[in-house]
Amino acid sequence: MAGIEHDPDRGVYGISVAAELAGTGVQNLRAYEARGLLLPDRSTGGTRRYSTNDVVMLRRIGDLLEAGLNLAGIAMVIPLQDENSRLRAQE
DNA sequence: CTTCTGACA
DNA sequence: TGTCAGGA
Repeated sequence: MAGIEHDPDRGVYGISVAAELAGTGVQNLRAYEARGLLLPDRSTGGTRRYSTNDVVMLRRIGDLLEAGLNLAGIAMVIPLQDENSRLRAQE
């Protein structure tokens, strides 16, 4: 398996390549950030740096969008899923 | 690359 | 409402 499965962060991408990996446009990635779905790191010049973890997040966002959720719903579901998996992995 | 604005399904 | 396109 090569790619993004897990492993916290391995690569950092610009918004264009991140959009390609997410299967959408760069404008949508900024819209997701504006809605608080993710918070990519910013380089010194102010450009977004998307970690592999962020790319995984983008894939999950696309999945939830296909499921019929809107961005507001996704903004609530993402933290809950994250917390749930964290609590489950805790024991 | 960034932001904002407008239009469309 | 989310996506896309153009302009500054």
